[in-house]
Amino acid sequence: MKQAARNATQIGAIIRRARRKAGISQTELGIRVGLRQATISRLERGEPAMRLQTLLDVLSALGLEILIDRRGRRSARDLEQLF
Amino acid sequence: MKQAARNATQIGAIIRRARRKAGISQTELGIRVGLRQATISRLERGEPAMRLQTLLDVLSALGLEILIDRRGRRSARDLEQLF
DNA sequence: CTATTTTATACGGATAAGCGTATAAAATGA
DNA sequence: TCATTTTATACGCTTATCCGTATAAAATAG
Repeated sequence: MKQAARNATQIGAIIRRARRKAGISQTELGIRVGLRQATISRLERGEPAMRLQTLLDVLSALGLEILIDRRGRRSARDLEQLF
Repeated sequence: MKQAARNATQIGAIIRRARRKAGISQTELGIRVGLRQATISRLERGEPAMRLQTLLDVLSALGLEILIDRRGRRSARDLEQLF
């Protein structure tokens, strides 16, 4: 399911969900990516003061990728997912 | 059309296309977002050493947003777009 | 309730992102 | 071709991201 994110808070929430789904702790994810647990925490809490590379590394470790699309487009299928 | 990006280079290329489509220069985009032309240049060239906030600001100014999805998923509709 | 794990936060230090300013290089146009 | 616009790059400076280390707070498990 594609999840939209216009700010760091939303990005952080998506990452947290994905990590929990993977059943690993911030510390474990940090080890895999080469970042401190504190940095993972900051990312998930939605700090916009974050390096793009850090975000990309974490997404990669979680098997996620970024899609860029025009704002506010929501496909019929995505709408279904809301219910 | 949703465009996938797993690294800063791909993100930069997407932004460049969107900006050109909007018919504005790096300088003009920079003014709208509150960033220098040099910073826009670095972003479009794919510097991963970039603040997440910078990326989000630029995407917003171009009317774009981020979607996060599992890697390598390509919907039937997206596949059609390739041809 | 208590022990353990997980997450949030702190401090000082190193590196670097973005700034203003400036210019070189490249692309566009007349 | 020549002028103009656009894009890439440079230097010094300020700020802040991430580091290691450490601990407090919160959540989970037993």
